[in-house]
Formats: sequence, structure tokens, C-alpha cells
Amino acid sequence: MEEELKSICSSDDLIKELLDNESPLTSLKLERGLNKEQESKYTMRIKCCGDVMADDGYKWRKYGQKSIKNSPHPRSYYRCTNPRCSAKKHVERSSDDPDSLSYHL
DNA sequence: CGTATTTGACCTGCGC
DNA sequence: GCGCAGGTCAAATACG
Repeated sequence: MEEELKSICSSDDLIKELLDNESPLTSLKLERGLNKEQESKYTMRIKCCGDVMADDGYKWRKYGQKSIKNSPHPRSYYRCTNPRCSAKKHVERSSDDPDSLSYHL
């Protein structure tokens, strides 16, 4: 689990926080995308409790927002402000359910 | 004044 | 080939 997290987010602080019981994250689900061995395409879905946004140690700049069909809630698109970091983050918000964060690297 | 966010426009892939 | 849906850009705006 920890090794997989390292391969994905490369942020020790985030990993530490995710594995810490005091983390605001209530549950974490790690999913592989289309499991092609050549593509390291991962989706990490994090469920966060309430209105607390998970701080992963990076600064995120929002660059778009779209309403997705068959989804009543809009989806926000974030990019890492660090030019060395090519991470992209799709955040799909839900009013009732905890926020669902999908990291696309 | 510099940087982040908002938001409509534009681009692209896919299904019909 | 066309239209739709999803993804990105960029100008205007807000905010420190």
C-alpha cells in the first residue's frame, strides 16, 4: 500500500498523512486505471470527511470546471503549480457524500 | 502589483 | 461527416 502510494503521489507528507489515523481522510481507495503495464496511469480516489479539503502538500491551480452528464454535480480540474510537477487533479464534489478526489498523474 | 480563480470559448475523441 | 461530451485555454476579474 505504501509503496503504491509512493509511486503515485511522490509526496512523503501526503503518504504520511494518509497512513496517519489523525488524518482528515476517513477512507482511501486506491484504484488502477486501465491496467496496461506500460502506462503508469493511476487513479487515486480519496474520500474526505465533510468540507475539509485534503492538503497534499502541493499548491493546486484550478484551470477548469465542467458539468458532467449523468452527474448532477460539476467537476473541477486542478493542476499543480509547480512546473516540475505534471500532476493533474480532477475533483468531483458532492453535496451529500464526502468529496471524491480523483488524482490523475 | 502579482498571482490565483472564474468562466465562456475552443479543441479533440468518439459514437452514430 | 457531424454532433455531443469531456478536457484545456485564456481573458477578465478577484484577492493578497
